[in-house]
Amino acid sequence: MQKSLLKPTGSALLRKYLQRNLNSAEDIHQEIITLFKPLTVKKGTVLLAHGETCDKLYFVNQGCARCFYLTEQGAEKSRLIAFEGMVITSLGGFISGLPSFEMVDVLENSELLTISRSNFYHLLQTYPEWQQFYAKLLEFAYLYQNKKIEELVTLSAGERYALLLKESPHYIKRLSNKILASYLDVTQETLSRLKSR
Amino acid sequence: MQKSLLKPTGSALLRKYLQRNLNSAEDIHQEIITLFKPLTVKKGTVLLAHGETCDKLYFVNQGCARCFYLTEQGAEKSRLIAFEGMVITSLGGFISGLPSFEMVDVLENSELLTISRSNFYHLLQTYPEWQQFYAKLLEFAYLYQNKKIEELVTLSAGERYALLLKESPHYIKRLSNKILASYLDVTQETLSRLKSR
DNA sequence: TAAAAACATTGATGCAGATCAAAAAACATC
DNA sequence: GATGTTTTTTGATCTGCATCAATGTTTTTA
Repeated sequence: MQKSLLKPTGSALLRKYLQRNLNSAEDIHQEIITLFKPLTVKKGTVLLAHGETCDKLYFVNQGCARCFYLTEQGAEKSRLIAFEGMVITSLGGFISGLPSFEMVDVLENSELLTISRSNFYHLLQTYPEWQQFYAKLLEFAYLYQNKKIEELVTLSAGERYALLLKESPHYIKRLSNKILASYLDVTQETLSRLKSR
Repeated sequence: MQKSLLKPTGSALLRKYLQRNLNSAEDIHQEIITLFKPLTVKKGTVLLAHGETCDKLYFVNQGCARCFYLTEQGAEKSRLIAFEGMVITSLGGFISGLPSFEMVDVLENSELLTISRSNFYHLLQTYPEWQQFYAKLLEFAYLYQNKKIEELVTLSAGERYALLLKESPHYIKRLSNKILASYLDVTQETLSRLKSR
């Protein structure tokens, strides 16, 4: 728990995130921050395997992580890719407490801040503001999914790629074609062709 | 406001819904129920037009309603179809308060119970339990969208139809092919062919 | 730094489901 | 209950993207 003292910059991003999203006094922020434990992981680390119960929520301090699942045929489908300053978990599993269909892994060497599900729920009970924070988190997740469905249903593969390039070019710069393809719901081959115009 | 007295059975379903989803005392339920105003509408009524701000949330007491949007080419895409005992609105618009991209209309002659956005937010301020209720509503909406994405991305048109037939046959019994097709994200022609095996 | 593994590119082919079109059926309206 | 309107069915054709296959490139690891 003193680990955060060893890395004084370790929770600066999280602090900013809470200031933006949690309507509470500073000392409560501080208390909450201590519930987030630093975790340094290497690229490729699996944070949540298929069938495990999802008992953590991660804040990405440095690097990136993703939530994904497999189709029957074994193809990967990436649900969400979280960069610095974003929160990630298998939200479905976190909500339900059931064994998770979705997996979480790390796409670059990363520094995360981890809060346990039980501490998260404890905060929910303790601070009404944390309830509000949770509602915001859910609203964001809902709107995000809504947009994704809309894009899947109304845009072609090429249009989805062009939109991502326009709105979030860092996805295209930082991610491998394999990951990017699974995020855009196209095959690697199609993405490769799209990239070369 | 005495309208609910004229229809003593009018809020029985809503009462049951609150008992299941709102962890509060009975008298609070009663108070909340009075904030839901009955509204009888004919098939085809538009409850929320494109570009309007979404200032209502509807509970379906009898009949059914849907949330949908239009593609560039003018095709309808149905986001959610709510039958008896379900809640519907343009959740995106309700959350953001911005002019809504999505529309809401009524698919059968229906009896709804309506709460205004301002009353809803007032309850959020007043009762912590209503915060919890709202979180549950958002969780449900998130899980619903998550499932929908999964189905879009992993199943063929025929598999999606078969799954709906298995899990929710009333959709297929009650809805026209046109609506059903827009819900399953296929054309009417394809749906017609799927139905005839 | 060499061998293996993972990933990316390019070409050829196939197919699910869209689109176009037109007839048939169901529904609504006077 | 006849007539217009919307919905459904059926057929023919087209196409975007997947799939299969093979080669080239980068990354990992020992």
